[in-house]
Amino acid sequence: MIKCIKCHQVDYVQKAGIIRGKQRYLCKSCQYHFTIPEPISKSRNPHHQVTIIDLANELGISKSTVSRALRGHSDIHEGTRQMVLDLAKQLEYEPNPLAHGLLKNRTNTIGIIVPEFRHYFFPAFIIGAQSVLSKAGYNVMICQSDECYETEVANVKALMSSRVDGFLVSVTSQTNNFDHFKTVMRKEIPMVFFNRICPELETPQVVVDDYHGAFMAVEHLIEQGYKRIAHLAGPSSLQLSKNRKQGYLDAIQKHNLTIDNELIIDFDLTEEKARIYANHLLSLPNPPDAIFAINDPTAIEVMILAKSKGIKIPEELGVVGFSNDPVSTIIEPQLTTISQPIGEMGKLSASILIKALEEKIIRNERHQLLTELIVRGSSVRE
Amino acid sequence: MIKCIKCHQVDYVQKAGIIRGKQRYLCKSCQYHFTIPEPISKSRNPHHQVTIIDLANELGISKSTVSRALRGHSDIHEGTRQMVLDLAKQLEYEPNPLAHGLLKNRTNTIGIIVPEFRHYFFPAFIIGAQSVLSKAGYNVMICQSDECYETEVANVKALMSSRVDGFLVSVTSQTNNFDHFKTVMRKEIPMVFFNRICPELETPQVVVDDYHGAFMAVEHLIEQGYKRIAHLAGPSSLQLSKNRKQGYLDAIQKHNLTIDNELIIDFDLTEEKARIYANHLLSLPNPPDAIFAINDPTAIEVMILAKSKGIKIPEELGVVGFSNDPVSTIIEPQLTTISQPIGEMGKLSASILIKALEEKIIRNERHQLLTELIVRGSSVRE
DNA sequence: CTGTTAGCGCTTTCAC
DNA sequence: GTGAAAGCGCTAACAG
Repeated sequence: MIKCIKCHQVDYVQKAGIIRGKQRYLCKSCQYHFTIPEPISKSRNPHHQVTIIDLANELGISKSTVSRALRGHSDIHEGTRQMVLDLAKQLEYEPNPLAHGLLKNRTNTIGIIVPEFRHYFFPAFIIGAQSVLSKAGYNVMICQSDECYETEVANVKALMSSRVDGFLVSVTSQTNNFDHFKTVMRKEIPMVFFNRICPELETPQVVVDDYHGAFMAVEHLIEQGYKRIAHLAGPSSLQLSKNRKQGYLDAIQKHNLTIDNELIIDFDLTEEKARIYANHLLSLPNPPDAIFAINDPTAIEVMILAKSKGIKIPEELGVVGFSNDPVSTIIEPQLTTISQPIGEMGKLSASILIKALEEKIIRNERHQLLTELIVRGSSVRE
Repeated sequence: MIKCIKCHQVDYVQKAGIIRGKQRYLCKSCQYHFTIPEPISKSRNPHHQVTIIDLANELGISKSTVSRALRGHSDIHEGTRQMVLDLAKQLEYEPNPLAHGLLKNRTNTIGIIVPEFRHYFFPAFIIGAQSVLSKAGYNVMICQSDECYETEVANVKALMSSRVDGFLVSVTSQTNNFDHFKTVMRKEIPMVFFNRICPELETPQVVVDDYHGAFMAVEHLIEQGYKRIAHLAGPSSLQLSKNRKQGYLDAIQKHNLTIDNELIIDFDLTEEKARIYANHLLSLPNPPDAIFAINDPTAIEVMILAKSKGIKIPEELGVVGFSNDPVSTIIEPQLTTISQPIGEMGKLSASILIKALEEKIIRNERHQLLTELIVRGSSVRE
């Protein structure tokens, strides 16, 4: 009763075991093994996703034709195309990205590695990046390195084994070794570094003018009459720390104040250390009358600590942060800070990555966006 | 010169076009089309990821044996296994998750849909969930609905077409129609709702005892001597809003205070509306002497507004929030709030989802975690 | 214990 | 304009 689906003969077909739950047949005439294709209307398995084969069977055409119709290929009969498109809509056909990805060796997924996303900066960046990426049809996988080098290495490995098409990365404050990123580059998978970049890697970079931002911040403090300005700086492994520190140093020198190395402290950007070193500075025999902190969370720690010690802000201590985190308007007095266009950084980084992905050419452009001084109560006396 | 890789004859092989950049051959004897398998050492294409076929060719064994060795299958010769494992490590073999996913119809990816991740709650939840998920080998895709119903529907669609294996969802404040989630349930893809659940859907839920938390908060205000307590409530579409409001109402009634509907305002949880309604409450001819806000961001808005109007906290206005957002310790006075075990919620939700995925049985358990009253300066007079 | 083969869903020659 | 068939990398059923 069974007809061979290849040679269409009836008398030579015999059962040949079960495969994937379906009866398998062997045509003794043409030696062809096959199973009976099931019409889509009959398969009531809720897990069964409609495939182009279902559409093809239903319409009695080949899957290649269905594929062509769906992909908007040119040489296909207009009627056929409509027929396929209609049925696809009716059966809620969704192309299987895994099959497509396997064939094209792409996942349409971008990996993002950030040190954390508890604070304002990285979530805001991710929101910006995601808006551009999802518009371009990319999915996003986010990993946190928790400021831990080993975790960062593990994140790269995990995202590589998920076969992401590209990376957006901001490194940990500990990252001194870049071998894990070099592996990625060797496989020619595009990476865009933002905020915390790898100066020694030849990749596109998206940063702000950290030097100038810091310079403005410190100059502002000097103009307000502060004379002994400390700097809670980031680790020297980060380019951003170096740039901001240089801005700090140059502003001090420009205004003929003396640089006191006792007032410059590098730390690992954890809140715990921020607290410890803020305390150290404020307990100095000759304490600073202002502190420029590398970022807003640090500045907030400074303010909380100063308040707990009864030090008046801004009268006895001026404070300036960096990033314009929304908390800076919640604390009292409000925090003077350097704003950076975070959402823009995200969007720009994403666009650069997409371009690299599409053109298959990676240019090592360095993009530097502008910062702005936002003066609030924490640094203005009277 | 070319030997047929099927029948191993030499004299019948002829060229038969180019396929995927490789010379294709046809054996006229056995009618077999083939290309010459390339030894891995020769393919210096950096994009070429090592496959089990490369390993098999290199070792002169079949790819099934390689697969078995890699997967730790039992019936395989120990020497063979070692040989494969060694080569795999040496060549940095990474299994292709797309191929595996295509075969098993799984992506090992979980979709998370949250209203936003600017504030503390959702990032903290995601961190908890991700820690459990990645330990179990799952990747995570995060979507923000931005409190917008249409975006939420689009997110579900996008994640479905990415073929995620399961969902963790907290709905928008606008979501009244659940058809998009019903589609997911029809395909039997497990979903776990947390925080903002869908009461009408039969899925596992992870929440806190919102009722009791709110009750504690309001009772605390009453004990502090506040008598005219307002409630900035969430939209009634959210179960959580209803529960917290009921806790508020019951606490008021238990202590024989009068319920004034003028003091109960539902809003959509945006900061903008929070500000507007807080202003409305504080401008009332007979204003409240305390406000219980549905969450900390709202309470913060209340405090900022009250301060700008010169209303003293806690003397003239007591404020209590919900969630124990870190900002609640930054604002002055510090905000009394109800803490919830957010990281735990994330971990628990993830575990439930994983269990559903592995056992293929979805139990509609409802998990309720405990809240705790954290008394700070915003509600304690003197 | 190992090899052969089919098939997951899709695109892309090649052939007509 | 359409179909047949190969192949992306992997697993599993079957046959030795």
